[in-house]
Amino acid sequence: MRVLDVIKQFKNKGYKVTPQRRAIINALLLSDGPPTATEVLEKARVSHPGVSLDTVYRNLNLLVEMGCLIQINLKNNEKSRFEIVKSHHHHLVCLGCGESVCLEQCPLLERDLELAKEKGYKVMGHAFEIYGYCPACQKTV
Amino acid sequence: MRVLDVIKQFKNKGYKVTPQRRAIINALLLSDGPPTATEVLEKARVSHPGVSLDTVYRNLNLLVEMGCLIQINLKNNEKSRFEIVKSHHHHLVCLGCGESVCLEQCPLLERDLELAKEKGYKVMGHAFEIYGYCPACQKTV
DNA sequence: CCCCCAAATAAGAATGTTCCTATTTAGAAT
DNA sequence: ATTCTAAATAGGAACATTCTTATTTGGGGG
Repeated sequence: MRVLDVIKQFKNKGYKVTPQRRAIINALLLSDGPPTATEVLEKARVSHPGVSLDTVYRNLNLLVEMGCLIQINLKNNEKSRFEIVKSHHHHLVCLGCGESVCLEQCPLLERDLELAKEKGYKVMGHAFEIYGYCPACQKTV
Repeated sequence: MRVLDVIKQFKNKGYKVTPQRRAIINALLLSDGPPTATEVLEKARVSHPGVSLDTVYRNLNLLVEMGCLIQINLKNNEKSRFEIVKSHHHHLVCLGCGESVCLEQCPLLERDLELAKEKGYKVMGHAFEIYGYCPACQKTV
């Protein structure tokens, strides 16, 4: 995944290409692990100092909607983390330190999508997380 | 499910039985749909005026952990809703109005639990939601 | 019945995220 | 190039939820 690939997706979908967006995409690609929104903000401000946190959140959400990012929901008011999509998947999340392990398979059932259709719902996405404690955090208790 | 059933569970697990807890359980049982935390607060204050919002959240989380409640995570900073457990299940949630439809089957895969075990994780729970727009909210757009 | 203390609570501060509004701007049309 | 407009932004307010700390209390043991 390159910056230009994401830019291309923005153009295809009719979204504008702003310097803030370039900076945010760059920041995401430069991170090692899945960063939090504030980590993205910091990295984005290197190339575009004025970016606001709101803009970061707005665009992270947009990228999730576009299918370019996976959002990892932690618990206890901890910051979510965002991972560039290679293939669609979900996470096993540590309640202690927030680290995550990728799960192999998306558990979304065909039956549920049919049910949604029957009920007249227009499905936009889904979320799935398994919560627990990693070996290190179990010792800390 | 009666108030006394939940009270019994509190005692079994070594938790204290406080008037606030009685009021909260009452409030949950008196609601028609799955209420939000503030709706629980309002109803609980009828029987115990002094209850604080923090106490409501603390006990709702405890009840989820105990397996007595299902938490329905909405998006966009909307309040979560809490449903008394009859049997374990998940929800199809409307992004517009927050209404939810119960899904028939929990999609948690045995394979994922094995993976968690291999990685040394102690699994505490999981979350699954499908997001979309209900028929009414599709028209509003 | 009274003491004791871990557990529970109230109140408000703090945190993560979204919303509101006035201002700016990308990119299409001229 | 210039103008125009819907989309995007910055900044701060608002919101849901959790955390911190000092105080209270349920319920077990003397």
